[in-house]
Amino acid sequence: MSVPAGTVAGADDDHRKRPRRRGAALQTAILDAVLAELAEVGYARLSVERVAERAGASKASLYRRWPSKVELVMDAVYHVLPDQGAPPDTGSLRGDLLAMMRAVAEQLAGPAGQALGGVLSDALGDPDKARRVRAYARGTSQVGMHEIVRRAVARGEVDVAALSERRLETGHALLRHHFITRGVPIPDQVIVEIADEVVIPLLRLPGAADR
Amino acid sequence: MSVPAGTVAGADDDHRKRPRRRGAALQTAILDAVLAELAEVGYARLSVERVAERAGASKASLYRRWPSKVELVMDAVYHVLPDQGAPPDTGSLRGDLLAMMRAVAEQLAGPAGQALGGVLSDALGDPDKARRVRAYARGTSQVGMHEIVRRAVARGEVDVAALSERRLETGHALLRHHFITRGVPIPDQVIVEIADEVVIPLLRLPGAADR
DNA sequence: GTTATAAGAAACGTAGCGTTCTCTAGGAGG
DNA sequence: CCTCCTAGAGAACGCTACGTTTCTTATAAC
Repeated sequence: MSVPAGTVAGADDDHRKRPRRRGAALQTAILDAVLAELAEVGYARLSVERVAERAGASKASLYRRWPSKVELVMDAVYHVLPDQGAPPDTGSLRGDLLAMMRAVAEQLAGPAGQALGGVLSDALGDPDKARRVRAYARGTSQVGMHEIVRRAVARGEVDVAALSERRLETGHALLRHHFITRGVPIPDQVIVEIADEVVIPLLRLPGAADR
Repeated sequence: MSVPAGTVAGADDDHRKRPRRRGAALQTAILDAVLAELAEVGYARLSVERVAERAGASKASLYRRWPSKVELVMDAVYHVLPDQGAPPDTGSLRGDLLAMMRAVAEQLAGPAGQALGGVLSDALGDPDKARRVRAYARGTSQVGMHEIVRRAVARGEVDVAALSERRLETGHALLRHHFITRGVPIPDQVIVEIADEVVIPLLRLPGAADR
């Protein structure tokens, strides 16, 4: 009796036949399982039990690391997002802005977007968690834009006096607004409009203190 | 043995001692209970069972009207928000804008804000529900702003050519952005900054098609 | 080899879900 | 007044998932 090649491969993939993973390897497997479940069923229908099954881990192993679903998902999502380092320098304000906003749109189309509402909602009941979610949401807005305008100022494209926190927030705010009101994917045309009709003209205005 | 006045009042409030409510009266009681629970425990921790208890109704009565928690909460929240009618006419673009944004900030500080993330998250799994949530979120942005700029154009404060959907969305987007990144209440100074530094200058720019 | 402990599996008690069933209050109509 | 219909209240059900505990043992370190 010949054994099909597929069956052999399947047996190899059965985690119960393989050694136990420990530490970082297990953590990675769990976080990967979270992302896969998030993509398949969304945040609301994601369950810790299903994640554990999918990761071939015991629930106790998950609860040893994360006290609740929201924290598990936060770690998985924040772990997979790119570092909030400097956006690419394209040589122009417009180029930098478009690159950054396209990256943000891509994030909203992925696990971060999937989890956005649910994480916010689940985190609201606890001040520490809410603080963490908000700080993260703020961070992704601020760091990129601050670097982009720093460069634009250095290039002489923008006057420092035109800058204000409200103005710097506008690009991210409009992307998230589109996400909430129309879902994903965010069309590139919308991104271009946000840059060309809103953010760039704003940053080219006279000082924010003038009206 | 004297019975405290509070106890007597409590007995009167015991719904099991009062006639059954029917139809609209029951519906109102249920929706009121939702709003109270939302305010006390937020969306994530709100349960249909607790709402039913609080309303002095049976779960079956709730499920006869609403198939799930998200729809129950959507109805309660949308029911209590003001009609999306015309914002007050203050005589100036700035006045109208500030009035509208203050109203939106107030909404975000109430049940609508409490439910925002959770409803979005729960609705994402079902295309019809997602559509409804998104349409509502869009509606609250569009109607007010369209009326405000129509008046501003009529007053000669704004040139039609300056208008674009992206620009009209900016106020609402920034308020929601503040909600997500810093919570509520939204300080009035922030509202004023959004109007004076962002929305009004944007609407006073040359045509959106120009860059 | 020994030791310590993290990992996997199973089981537990609980809460809430969504549903069903029974009884009856309440309204409509005659 | 009566009759009829059904919505409403309360209770119970089976199920899922939660968060926790217990037991066994694989695994790493020494």
